[in-house]
Formats: sequence, C-alpha cells, structure tokens
Amino acid sequence: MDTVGLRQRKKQRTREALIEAAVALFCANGYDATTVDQIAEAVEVSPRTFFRYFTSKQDIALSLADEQITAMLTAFEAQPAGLPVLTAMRQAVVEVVRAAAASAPHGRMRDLVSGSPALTAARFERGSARLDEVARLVGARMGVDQATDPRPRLMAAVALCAVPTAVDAWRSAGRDEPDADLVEQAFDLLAAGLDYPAAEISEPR
Amino acid sequence: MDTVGLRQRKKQRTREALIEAAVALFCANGYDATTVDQIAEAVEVSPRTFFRYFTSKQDIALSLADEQITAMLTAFEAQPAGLPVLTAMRQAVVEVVRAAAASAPHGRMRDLVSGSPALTAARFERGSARLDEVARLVGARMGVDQATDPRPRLMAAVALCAVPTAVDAWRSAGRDEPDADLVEQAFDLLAAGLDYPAAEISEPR
DNA sequence: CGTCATTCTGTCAGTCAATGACAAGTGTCG
DNA sequence: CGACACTTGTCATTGACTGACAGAATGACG
Repeated sequence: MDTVGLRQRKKQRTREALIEAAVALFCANGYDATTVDQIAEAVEVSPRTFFRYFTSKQDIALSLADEQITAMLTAFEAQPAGLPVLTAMRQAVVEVVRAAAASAPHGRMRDLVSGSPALTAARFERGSARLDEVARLVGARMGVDQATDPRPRLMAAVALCAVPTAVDAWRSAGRDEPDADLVEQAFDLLAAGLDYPAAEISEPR
Repeated sequence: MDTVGLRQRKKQRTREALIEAAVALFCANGYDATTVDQIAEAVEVSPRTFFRYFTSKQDIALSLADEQITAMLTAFEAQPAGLPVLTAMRQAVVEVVRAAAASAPHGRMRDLVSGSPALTAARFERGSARLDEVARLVGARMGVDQATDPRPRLMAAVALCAVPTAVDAWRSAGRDEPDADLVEQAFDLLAAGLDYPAAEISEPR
C-alpha cells in the first residue's frame, strides 16, 4: 500500500500548510476579507488546487471544528460504562473544550467562528451532518436502538446544537467564564430539566 | 407619513412577487438550480434590484422561516400566564407548526429547507440571530432577568435549535408523522429530562 | 401645474467562490 | 527505463454579490 509513499506525505504537508495559512490569514484579516487566492498563494499552490483539498472556503475554516466533533465522539466512547448518558456526554464535551482552550489555533478559530454568522451557520451544518454518528453512540450506551427510540437523536441535537448555541449566547451577553465552565453549566441545567414554573406573582399594574 | 403611499405599496407588491416567484422556482427546479437572475426575470426587475429587497438568495428562501419565528413569539406571548414555561413554549411552537402545515408555500419550503444543507444552516443563523428576542420573552414569563439568569437563553437555544434539529433527524430517519406531533414529542422528552441511565446489563462478549 | 428633492431602479463593471476540461508534471511499480 | 496512475496548473465559465452612476418615478410644496 501507499501508507507512507512520498506522494501521500506531500499531500499531507500541503493540506496542513493550507490549514495553517488559512488560520493565520483568517485571524489577521478576518474570514470574509480573506480570499481563497490569498490562502493558495501563501502556500504557493494554484487556487484550483485549494479546491481539490477543501470543498469550500468554509470547509477549511471548519476542519478544526470537525476534529473536535471526532474528538468528542472518542471521548464519549471512552467514558465509564455505568455513567448516566447525559453525564457521559457532558464529560466528553468538557474534555474537548478544555483541550481546545489550551490550543492556540483552536482558540483563535473559536472566536472567528462565533464572530462570523456564516461560519456559525456552517458549524451547525457540520453538526447536523454528524448527528447520526453521535446518536448511534448515545443509543449504544443507553442500550436502545437509535432507529426506533427518538431519545438518542434528541440528545445528540442538544449536545451538538443547543449547548454551543447557549454558550455562544452567554458569551455574547458578557459572561467571561471559560468555555468549559459554561458547558458544564449548560449540562447541569439540562439535567435538572427545563420545566420551569411561570412567575407566581402577577405583575403590578 | 407615507404609510400608504403609492411608492410603499409598489415596493410591497414587488417584494411579495419576488417571494412568490422564488418559492415557485425553488419548488420546480430546486434551490441550487434556481438563479437569482431567473427570479428577477420572472418578476421583470433587474437582478440588481433583487439584492435591494433581499440581502442574499438565502435571505429570500428564509423569509418564510423568519415569519414563523415572529409568529412563534406572538403565540408564546399569548399563552396563559400561569403555564409552565416549557409548556407555553411547546404550545407556541406547535401552533406555528400546525399553521405552517396547512399553508401550501410553507409546507413546500419546509421540505426545501430540510433538503438543502445550505438552507438548513442558514435557518440556524436566523434562529441564533433572534435568540435574544426569544430569551427576553422567556425571561419575562419566568420572572427572571435574562441578562443574569442563563436559563432563558438555554431554553431559547433548545426551542430554536435542538427541537428543529431533532425533528429533521427524525424525519430523515423515516418517521412520517406530522411535524406538530414530532414537536410535541420533543418537548415531552425535554420536560421529562435528559438524564437517561446507561444500559444496565453489560453486553455479551 | 411646475419645480425640486427623495427614492427607486437599471446598467455597467468588477470581485470572489466554485467547477469542468484539458494539458503537463510527478510519483509508483513492474 | 517505461507504462501507468495520480496530482497539479491553466483556462474558461457560471453564479452570487457589490459599488458607482445615471435616469425615471414619486412625493412635497409653492
């Protein structure tokens, strides 16, 4: 096989160089102001080649986010078997977020993604695309069939969509705590249930 | 004032004609295969004018989704004051989804949106954009300050992101029930809490 | 009614993302 | 080395979107 062929190594290096250049340019000039041509030029490949490595400009911006979902899946599987599912999910997400906070490129990209509506939207697209994968693991851990039981998919939707959205919303509302803490809090609230009572006292008129 | 000026009425008519033409073309040929030029031509305006009414092609596709969020907010406010917040939210969403199911253009657009990843992502963008609005109403109903209490925003994120995502996932997994029923189920599950236990019996090896 | 300012629209030119087709270069393997 | 597959660059094209400018429609007012 060609596991370590020169050709493969070259491709891998090009791919990494493209990501590195893209992240640098995005951080320096912003996502929208960075053109594919600039990224390609920084790595000295043709713009056409860029699109042979990444299907779109969004694609490269979200390659890191993609890795995070994969990492989250791995972490989720690694959780002790007896753990309640939501707890296992929380641990997995927190682990990944902690690791990302310590990594410079991930940290910079997080701000970029939450700063650009287009990227925020694209991140959801990624999440939705991998929702089945997450649901499958959740179902396995619960010992139910994710094809017939709706709960695994619902939990996947919550983990992939509601939690990041809530964290983003909290951040933009001025909460400066580390992401991991906000994630913990989101899961705590979800575990406690959302069935809040209405205000008891009728407002003064 | 110019509340009913000829100019205003004309603009309104153009806007509606554009939406109508866009929906028709999207349904006939699909979202991606429909060009802005085609939409503009169908209404006999210049393509440039299209972008003076809608900021993007996605924008016009989601104008209906936008109306639904607004309708949901109205319905939420109209719920009886004593209702638990999650129940009120569920009623509001169900009402809107029911109404949409009865409306031909909304129904067709729903399939279009869930069929196109780009539109699904864009719908989230819309949702996130209005998350604060929703959170404010939720906070008001709970009698808490949405600036300091994280729960309203979390619930808004769940209602705007997790529920639609779960419903989409269920549909694509083959569940054919009416959307309203799926929404009810999602909220029921959320009200019951997500803290599912792990499977008790270790799998055979 | 005529004039002027405002607002809306069309035309034009241009940028950028993305894709198909073809040719030329580079790695792989017998 | 030489046939072959894979990768890349060049070229051309489409489609979304924007800025600038000119001209037409509209509304306000004397």
